[in-house]
Amino acid sequence: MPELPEVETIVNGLHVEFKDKKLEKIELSDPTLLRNVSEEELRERLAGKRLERVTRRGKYIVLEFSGVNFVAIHLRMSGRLLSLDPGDRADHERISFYFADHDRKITMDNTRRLGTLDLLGSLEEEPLDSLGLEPFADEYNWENFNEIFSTTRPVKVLLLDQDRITGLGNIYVSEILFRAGLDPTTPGEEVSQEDRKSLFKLIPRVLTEAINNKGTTLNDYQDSSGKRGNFQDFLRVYGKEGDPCPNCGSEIVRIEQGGRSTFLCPSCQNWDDD
DNA sequence: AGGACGACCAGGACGC
DNA sequence: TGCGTCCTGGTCGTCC
Repeated sequence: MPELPEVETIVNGLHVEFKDKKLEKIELSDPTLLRNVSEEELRERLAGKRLERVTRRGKYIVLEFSGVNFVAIHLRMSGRLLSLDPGDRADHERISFYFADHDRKITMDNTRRLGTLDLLGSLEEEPLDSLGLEPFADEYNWENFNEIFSTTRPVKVLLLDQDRITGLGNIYVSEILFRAGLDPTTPGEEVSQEDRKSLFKLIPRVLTEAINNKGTTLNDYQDSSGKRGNFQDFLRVYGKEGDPCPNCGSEIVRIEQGGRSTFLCPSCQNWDDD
């Protein structure tokens, strides 16, 4: 389940390793991942191009090739973008980029084949253009953050809305709201200034914590195909229905919002069954 | 505009 | 043991 922290880790690693490498060939194992571009056009436009940067926008990984070609990859709920030996093959390989001057390839390994690839001519095109506030960008300031609450929808739902703030997934939103001591069902516009301020601080903090944990997880994963690392310790409420709250010992509850699970402590988060 | 819902996909956790 | 069924994640499309 790559959310922003995993995407960030992937992007940093690939950028360092593949910056300025020249594309030699593309191996497309699963053309269904292409969304806005045909296989033919993808090959044509990227032929011989140099990978100038690997960046991130929300949960999208962006491979910036020379000639203003942006490959935006979304992994959805599984998999990663790996650096592999060209002779290796991932279990669920969907596309690989081989480089002329480098004996490694970038491989999209996407177990549940829900991931997508778009080819863009700028970062101001869909699906990137409509994405909301980036938690680690300069634009992440109090004034902009305060605006995302202008809705009657529950705060849980608005934090998941990538067009308001981008990068948070179902797991982190439960964890963040728990840490903020905030009732997930509160309508956005009714969230107090105080609670908004604590969310403003908590979001980057929790994501950073997760990036640090995920870094470990990722290394473990690549080395040994083991799993999880510190991730389990990081979770306080997510997936813990019926367990005691780590703060107060009350039973953790699972509710449904917008068809997805929310986990919360009724006591710490001042939640009533309404 | 926003909600409800289904679709996509695979695999892990269930029940029998 | 094995097989069927349910559930999970993020996003998009559709219908109301």
